[in-house]
Amino acid sequence: MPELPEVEVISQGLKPHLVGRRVEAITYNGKNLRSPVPIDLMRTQLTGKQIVKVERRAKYLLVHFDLETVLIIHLGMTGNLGIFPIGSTTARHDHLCWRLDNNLELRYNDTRRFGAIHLLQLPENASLEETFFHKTGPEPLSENCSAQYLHTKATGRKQPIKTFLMNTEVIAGIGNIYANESLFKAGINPCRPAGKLSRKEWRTLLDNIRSTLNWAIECGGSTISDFINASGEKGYFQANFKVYGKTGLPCGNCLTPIKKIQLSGRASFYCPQCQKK
DNA sequence: CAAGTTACCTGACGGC
DNA sequence: TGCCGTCAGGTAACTT
Repeated sequence: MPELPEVEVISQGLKPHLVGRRVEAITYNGKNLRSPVPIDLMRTQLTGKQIVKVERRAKYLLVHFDLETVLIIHLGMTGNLGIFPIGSTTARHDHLCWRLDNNLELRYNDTRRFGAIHLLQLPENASLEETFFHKTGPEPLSENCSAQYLHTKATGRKQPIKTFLMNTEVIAGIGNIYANESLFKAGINPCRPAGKLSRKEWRTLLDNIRSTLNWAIECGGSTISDFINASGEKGYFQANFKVYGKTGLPCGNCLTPIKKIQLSGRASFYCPQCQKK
């Protein structure tokens, strides 16, 4: 579920429910996530504190409190966040719950528990970018991620372009679905060595990454259920997949069957005709 | 150093 | 019906 567009949609959906609220209590079922859940720290540092800002960076959701305190949530493969009335029925795999001062609570659900929760207390004069995100590449939708930057970064790399696009240290937030879909739109073969793309091809690829991500955000990403208001409507971008999961089906452009291969251990889909180069 | 593999975890699905 | 292998939107720690 959660690549950049899904986290963006979740962030936008949560914002009106969270900003300005105070956390009253936190519950945790004790199950391990990918890294230890800082439950004691959260209870001492967040209880009674007000949420001042909610935003997304890469595939992370950032919940800012006053006093330089930031709750950082990563959804892994199956994580989800939702707003529910206090006391309403909980779901299987609800692991954490932050009770708010408006009779609602934020719940973290994660079947496979590949997600992670961090609590960061920024030292003065330090930014999130300099600390938690110091190894994280630029946002594909931001201006500091240019075709020039990517072209330079890829110099000498023999790694397949698709794997390169999924490297968070190079560019942040592109997962398996959007790497596949963006390469199809750009007409570039996922196996091409990253260092062999021309400046012009990088320009085309970046344009297509951006249009794919923006389109997915407009579509509401993939399905996100259980929000209590209209902002939680299900996403429908999966209806627009051109290659992801389409093995053997005819390409929408040329009818050639979509091929599935493994690249760096990840399923990769492409049209052998439209993505020859 | 770059690039590939494994581990983390649950559940859905297909074959037998 | 059930058992088993395979696969799944991510990432970090390994190995090669």
